[in-house]
Amino acid sequence: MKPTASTVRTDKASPVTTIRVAIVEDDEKIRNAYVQILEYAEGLECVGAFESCEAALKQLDDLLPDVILMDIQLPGMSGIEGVKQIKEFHPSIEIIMFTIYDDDENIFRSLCAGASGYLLKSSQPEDIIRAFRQIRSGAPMSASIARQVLNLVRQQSPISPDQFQLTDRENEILRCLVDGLSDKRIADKLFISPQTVHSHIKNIYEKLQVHSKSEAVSKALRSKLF
Amino acid sequence: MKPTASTVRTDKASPVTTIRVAIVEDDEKIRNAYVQILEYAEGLECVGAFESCEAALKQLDDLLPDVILMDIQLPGMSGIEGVKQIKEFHPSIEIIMFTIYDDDENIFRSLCAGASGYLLKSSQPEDIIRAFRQIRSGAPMSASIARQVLNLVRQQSPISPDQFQLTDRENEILRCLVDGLSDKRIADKLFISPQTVHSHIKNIYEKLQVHSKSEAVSKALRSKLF
DNA sequence: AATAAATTACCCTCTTTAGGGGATTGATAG
DNA sequence: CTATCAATCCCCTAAAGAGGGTAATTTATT
Repeated sequence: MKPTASTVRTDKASPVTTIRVAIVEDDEKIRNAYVQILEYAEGLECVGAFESCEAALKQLDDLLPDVILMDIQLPGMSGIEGVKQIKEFHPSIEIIMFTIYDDDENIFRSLCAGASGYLLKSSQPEDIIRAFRQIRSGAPMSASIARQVLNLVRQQSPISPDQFQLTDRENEILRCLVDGLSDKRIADKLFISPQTVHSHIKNIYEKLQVHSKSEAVSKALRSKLF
Repeated sequence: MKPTASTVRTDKASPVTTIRVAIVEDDEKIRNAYVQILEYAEGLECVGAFESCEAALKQLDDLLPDVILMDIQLPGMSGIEGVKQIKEFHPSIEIIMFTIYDDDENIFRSLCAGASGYLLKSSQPEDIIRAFRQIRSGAPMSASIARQVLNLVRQQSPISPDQFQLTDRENEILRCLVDGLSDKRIADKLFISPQTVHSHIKNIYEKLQVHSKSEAVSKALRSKLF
């Protein structure tokens, strides 16, 4: 992938074409306020403002927005469910969540659903405008959110391959266990006797502090050994 | 967590205290160039520039930088290993990777090691300066990197709880298997007979297309059922 | 009311596994 | 040189598991 402009500044980029924006937000005051902001922002055009995902979905084919600013807490379909639906039928539309929720759960589910940005409602108007201009190249999000996204990534694998001090052979056999092989099949695969396999497994059990294959497999996978 | 200013703009924030920055970069020209840039940037102070992690580690106790700009490809210890070491002994020091590598592997390993920012060397000088000012509240990264981080998060769990069409009871029992319980223990836990447990397990095997507990556990965990 | 699906339970047999010994070889480290 | 450790193999037994049935409930669903 070729790096393009950085996140940190894209605001100076003069848009060749106008970015078509839609808003889904149930609070009329907030909705109207942001319609105003968008209208006055150079290079942005507000092509629609809806109080629910259901209402928005009906008109997306006509409006063809480039980006949608999406609340999470909505009457009827939630914003996260809305993202899924919109992305399913209009995968090229970018979506920025716009919400008061800054918990891991909402962030994670939103991003998995297909959102590419995540702004808190406490954001400054200029941040929001900047986010629209950044969305094609980056993933604009509020600072505290970006931090939490980092943590989500880190959770994924604090890999520590040797926390159980397994020998190479034991690791090899544990891998076979994870593949669901029986002692006999492991023996055949590694050209050793089934008794030897059993010996190794006994040692693995001791090191992992487990007493069955399924426990060993579970511990191995949950410890992200494989 | 209380949301603070957004990533998208923190550059206007006038620093109350000067941010102490150190650089680890083996190319002398690049290193000196960025020392110059830092010296001229308001609110930033370059307190050290090193050509290797080893050299930097020796002096961190004296220099006490707030942020380190870290190359990945370095002679001796790699930048990623360097992050681990620095974070271990100085967890409060923030680290921004600064590299030509924009592949998933390097990004992922850097962030897991403890880096909080990730800039490509193609970044503009002002982006880099902005990144230092953002690092406390956010996670500054080049636009293309931010996009890839999103994908890393998304990979984590495209959960599909019912891809195997397990019944509630079967799911419950599969969960027990993943916890490493024997038929008998499952029976006790669910107040049913061991034979019933066995019946359910047989059905689970058919649905998951497996023939042993360890295979079932493996398939369940790898399919992110739990 | 009839059907289907889910849950429960039992029968059987044969294989596999868990856990307890002990023993040999080869390499590595003090 | 010897102690340690990894890897190999073997013995044993009791327990657990796999796979094949069948079948009575209950709970939707049609």
